[in-house]
Amino acid sequence: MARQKGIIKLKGTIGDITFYKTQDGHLAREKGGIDASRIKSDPAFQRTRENGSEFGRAGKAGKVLRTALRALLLNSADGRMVSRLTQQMVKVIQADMVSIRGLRNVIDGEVDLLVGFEFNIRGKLGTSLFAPFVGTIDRVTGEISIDLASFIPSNMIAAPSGTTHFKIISAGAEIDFEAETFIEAHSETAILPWDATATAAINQVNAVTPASTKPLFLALGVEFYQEVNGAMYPLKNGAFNPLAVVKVDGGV
DNA sequence: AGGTTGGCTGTTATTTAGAT
DNA sequence: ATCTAAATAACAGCCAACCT
Repeated sequence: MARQKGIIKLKGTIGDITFYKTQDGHLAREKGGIDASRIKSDPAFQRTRENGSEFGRAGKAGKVLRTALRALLLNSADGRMVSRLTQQMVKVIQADMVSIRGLRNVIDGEVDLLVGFEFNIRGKLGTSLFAPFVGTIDRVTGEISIDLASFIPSNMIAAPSGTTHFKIISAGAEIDFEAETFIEAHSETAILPWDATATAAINQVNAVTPASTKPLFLALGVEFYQEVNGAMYPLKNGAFNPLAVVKVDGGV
């Protein structure tokens, strides 16, 4: 077995040589592997396949949610949001205490775990919008709404440099994870000046199907704008626009 | 290509137990 | 004391879906 004597410690693989650390020091050797077709058929890989099945389900669930919120997500997502959402969806699925291994799913899982999910790591709602808001999900009427009392923008919104204006946006979504379909509605304020002038009270009602039995989601976000010579531009193409899941009703 | 999960085998080297 | 077989340890590869 090859042993590294040099000062360069490596972990990982370069070409066909893998480097790793053991209690005996840093070692190097050829990489190993396993045949793909075996994982698909060998009974020994049953656990692995169950895992893959649930992981795949998480990926799909994340996609439906993202697609539903696409209108808002366009300007408020960072490059690794998909990975983070998949990660969280896996947790949701793993919280399913009903289904057997490999068949655990979002419906029987803990959709509430998505509350607080930030779609944009560069601009989190939790550290941007300090004005108190109240989210309401009324399953009977199908109204998914957000309320903000009047507030002073420059005090209650931490905006990235260059910001002159902003919008408050929200969305309500009713998602059928099994059919991979959804119903969505979203709202936005006018472009408001980011200054010391108190806003009007904001009330946004996003209507989905009344008396639905599906999981319902409420997302809230802020879009930042910069005014240049009278024209409004999305600030840095929305790089810092926060958007987060603020309320979830898991379904009946 | 990488990031997101957990599970399992193949490969390899080293450590330990057993045998001569 | 020395050789051999088995146990141990560690990581790569691989699967699943999806996006940038």
